[in-house]
Amino acid sequence: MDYSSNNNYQPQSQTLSRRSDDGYNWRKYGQKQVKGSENPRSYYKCTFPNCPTKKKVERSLDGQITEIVYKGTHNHPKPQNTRRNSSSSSNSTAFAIAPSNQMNNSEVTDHQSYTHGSGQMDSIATLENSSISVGDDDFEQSSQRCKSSGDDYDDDEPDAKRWKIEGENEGISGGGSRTVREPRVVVQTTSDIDILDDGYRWRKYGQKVVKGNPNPSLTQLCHHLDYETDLEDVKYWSWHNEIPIIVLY
DNA sequence: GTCATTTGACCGTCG
DNA sequence: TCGACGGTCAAATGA
Ligand SMILES: [Zn+2]
Repeated sequence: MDYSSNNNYQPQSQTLSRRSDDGYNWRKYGQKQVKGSENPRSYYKCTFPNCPTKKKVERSLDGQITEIVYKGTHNHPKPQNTRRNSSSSSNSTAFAIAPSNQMNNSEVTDHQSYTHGSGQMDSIATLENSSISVGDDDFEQSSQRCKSSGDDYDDDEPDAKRWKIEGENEGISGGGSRTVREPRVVVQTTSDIDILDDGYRWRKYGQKVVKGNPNPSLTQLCHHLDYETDLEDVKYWSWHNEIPIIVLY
């Protein structure tokens, strides 16, 4: 018996105009149900060849997105609106990220050493695509902490296994000689201009401490952050209808 | 054929 | 050492 005649697939997507399609192509690679919230959490990864960007989306039973957390940034422009035709001949190729510290060649837009927290790291040469990443600035708003996790780790690895804070660089091999860290592969584009969820570019042009309640939005953000998430991982965020869009490093 | 989604298994970290 | 938890993998499945 085939059940194929049962074509009552209800359009549960309800076309909420909730364009979760933010212009990029995401592939879902997992779904779990975290203990904290009742809603299942979906894991997506950007389908672009070398793009390490991932995102977590929690949506309630109604399909409402309750939380979305980005990790990393895209190192490529948004794909055209047209479906990616494979014969993209005239398109600039994705400039594979050189795993070594090999600079691109000339005029590296020197991202000068970017320090968040207090860890100064060697000049992150982001051989970034020319589309995004020009100039950089410090988002000092993330220099605070919600909870006290008194330690600063100064490694920002692109696709390290640290998606929240899993184990800092603690020496797993308890030999004493810590393994020499690989010379940073890349990127994390700590640029001042980035493309956020909707594909818009946001550029920071100022920062100010509100008198009385210092940084109220920060307080709200901390309220949304889970206990595991440290503010130091938050690159920036924005609010979309009570929902924080969080971008991590 | 390609490509995205589903979903249980698997793995690392932490207590 | 074990289990809970969160993140990822990958085979199966569907479009
Ligand atoms: Zn991407």
